[in-house]
Amino acid sequence: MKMSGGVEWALHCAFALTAADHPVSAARLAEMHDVSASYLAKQLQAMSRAGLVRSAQGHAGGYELTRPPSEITVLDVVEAVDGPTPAFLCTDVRARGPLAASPEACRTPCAIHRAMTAADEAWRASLRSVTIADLTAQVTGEHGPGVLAGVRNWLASAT
Amino acid sequence: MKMSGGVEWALHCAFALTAADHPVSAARLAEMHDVSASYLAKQLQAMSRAGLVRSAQGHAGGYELTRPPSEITVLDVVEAVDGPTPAFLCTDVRARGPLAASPEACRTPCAIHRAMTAADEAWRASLRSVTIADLTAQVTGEHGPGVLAGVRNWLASAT
DNA sequence: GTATCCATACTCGGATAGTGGTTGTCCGAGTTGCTGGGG
DNA sequence: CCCCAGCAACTCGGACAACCACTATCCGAGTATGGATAC
Repeated sequence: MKMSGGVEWALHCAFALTAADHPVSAARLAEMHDVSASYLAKQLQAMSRAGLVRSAQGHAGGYELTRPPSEITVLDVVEAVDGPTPAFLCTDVRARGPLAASPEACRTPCAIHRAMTAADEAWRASLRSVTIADLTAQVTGEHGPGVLAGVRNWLASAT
Repeated sequence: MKMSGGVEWALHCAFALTAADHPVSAARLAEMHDVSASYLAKQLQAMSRAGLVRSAQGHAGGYELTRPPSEITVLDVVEAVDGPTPAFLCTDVRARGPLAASPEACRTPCAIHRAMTAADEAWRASLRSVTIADLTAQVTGEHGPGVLAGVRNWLASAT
């Protein structure tokens, strides 16, 4: 089980967009993080489709957050990029084979399915409890407000 | 993000081995669940490597649990089959690009890494809180003790 | 009748191909800002 | 001096290959069982 590596990039971009007050192009974000611009664009498109960021075309276009960072959770970003499908897919093994359970007994999810779903929900709840604003607060608290200002200045400066 | 489908098979096998009091061959378990015998063998080998089941060769060989079901958690099975590696891999994006953080500032994990690790730990804790014995108890409570007896009888009967 | 030996059949275990999904890339459609000219 | 049209450059968005992990399979190594045989 491996999560898409683009999730990390998307989260870093969300953090950067918190600092910026202008729309920032995908190429700029890619240069800042030293990652593939083409592939990062794909993640940003996914976030745009999910409604987390707004895209603007044209000369001074780019991406910007649609909501305050305090209203965007880490789970929002993860689900936007990695998809909302749970990692575990129950194939109803109990309904197959010579000992197949009766269809009416399979009305409710099996015990295994419930355990996996509960774990998945715990994972999601943990990610839902952290917002992008929380991340920036942690960074500021540990490394000072200079980091945020540095990002803002770099994004505002020309190439 | 998608978990290996073999995890579900392995959990069903663990449940079946709880009912059986003899070693059960991989082919038998595959026939019972109507799944590929060759591929199920791979999952059982992984469980054997993890020490969850003991394998016996020869005419009346097969697999059997090494511990009481109450001492085997769902997490044990998941980690045995799917690997113990966390789904999220931090590639230290903050240490790259023109705004790279200083190496000594990267001594501690970044905020994103921490959030993902916390969620992963919540997921693991949820899976760790459920044992195979809990699963059998749930099945017995919902569908009666006949299910377990049926599995035992079928596994004891000849082909 | 009993112990021993052997052939047999059954088991696991790891090495070997096929396939779907993630990763990475590219080019076209659309929009904005700027520049030059005209009134 | 102000307004407008045209241009050019920059942006996003989706369509197109390459690589890797999961899926599925096969055959060889090893061992307990059962029967036949000798004592």
